[in-house]
Amino acid sequence: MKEINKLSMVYLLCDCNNFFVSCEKIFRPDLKNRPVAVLSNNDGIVVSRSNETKNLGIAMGSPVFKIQDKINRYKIETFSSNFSLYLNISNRVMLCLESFCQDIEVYSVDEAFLCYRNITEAEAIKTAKKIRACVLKQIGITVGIGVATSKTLAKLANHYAKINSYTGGIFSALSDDKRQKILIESPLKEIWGIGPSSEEKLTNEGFKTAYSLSKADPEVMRKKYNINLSRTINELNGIDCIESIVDSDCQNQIMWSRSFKNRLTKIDDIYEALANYVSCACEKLRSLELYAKKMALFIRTSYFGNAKKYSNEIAICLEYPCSDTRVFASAAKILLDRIFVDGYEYAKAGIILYEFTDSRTFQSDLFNKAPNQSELNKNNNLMNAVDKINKDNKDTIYLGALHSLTKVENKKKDKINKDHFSKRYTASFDELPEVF
DNA sequence: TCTGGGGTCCTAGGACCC
DNA sequence: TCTGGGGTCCTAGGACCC
Repeated sequence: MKEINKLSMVYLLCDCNNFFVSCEKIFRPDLKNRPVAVLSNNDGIVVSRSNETKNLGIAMGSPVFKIQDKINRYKIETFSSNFSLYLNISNRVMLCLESFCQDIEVYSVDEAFLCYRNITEAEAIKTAKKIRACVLKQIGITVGIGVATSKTLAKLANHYAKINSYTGGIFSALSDDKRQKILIESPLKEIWGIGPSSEEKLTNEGFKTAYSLSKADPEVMRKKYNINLSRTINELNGIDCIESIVDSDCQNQIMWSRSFKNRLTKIDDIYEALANYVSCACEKLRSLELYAKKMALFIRTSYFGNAKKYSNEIAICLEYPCSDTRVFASAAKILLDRIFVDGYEYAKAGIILYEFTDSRTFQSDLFNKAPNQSELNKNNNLMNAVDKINKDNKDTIYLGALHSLTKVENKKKDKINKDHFSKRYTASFDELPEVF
């Protein structure tokens, strides 16, 4: 007899609550029940909030200078973002999730889809409860879990669980009545894949909720909008049509960019910053054992304020792909010279490496544009040695563009602001938490 | 004074070819 | 002077995500 009530595919979307803030709270039990916020690079805006901070009306993305008085008045504890800590905690959470399910798609630093085949709703919910308890006990992080037959519905169910405390952090949209319930209660903007632009267009067409959108004809909407919207409509109806979101082996680009703490006006200062970004991006490129053939570079003034605005981007294609910091740094110099215009106050710059090939299988070409194999090996060995030395002792070796500095770290502090930096509790032995 | 950073995917349109 | 149409490839820009 065919087993009844077994579902061919069920997704459990596990999402860590207030992730960055939760990471900081693990090592600071004194912050329990207190308002906490994690700030972006440069301590510019709020990127993660504890529930207490949310209740004070601090919005995601609030510029810090606009809420400074609230921070003081309510004694909101603020942290500069500490990515090495968050990545480390993230890895621990993912390891814990993997102990429950082999078929897992890590979607971002704080969420993952667990894919189960041929299970019942009761089994799915029982598993979700175990997972939630386990992550909390082992790592000290609270996860919300949405359960559904499509990823888009699992995201909605997860959001529903988060904002309705009666759910205990878990909501299943597997049954028709529950699915209908979350569709009716979810506004368009909560749907995964519907951003501000689509929301506006769809609202103008008379769609109000996820439910009304789910009743639209996917084919008609595909012609009118695009293929993604027709997929979303199918997904809202529980039809699984987003195959895999994880493309782990083939990242297509590496970007490195930062806003400057202070506006920069001189080309030399901007080049110095860019050389630094090139150095970081190339180090990442080498760690992935990739070569890049193209690099784009951009500079821009601030979007805000009354100062004159300027923004430009330019790309270069190398004669042969490589991962040599010196090659990309020279290219950056040429590109910056082309687009830099005197007289502006620059707020941000960045570089993007793309068109990758596998450095392990790269062959020197027939037309001798690329260095021969022994030269390539020599360059690779040099760069790998630099990486190894820097790994043990950061910034021991750096680019000629930074030679004018006595200490790179000191100079960096001039440009990037991190006034509220927490310790790297899990990533550095010098900063392990102490137990009294 | 101070407004993040790092990604992916889709589409329209230009360039080029026959 | 007349100025096709279809295919492919590339790129810029828009939209979205966390």
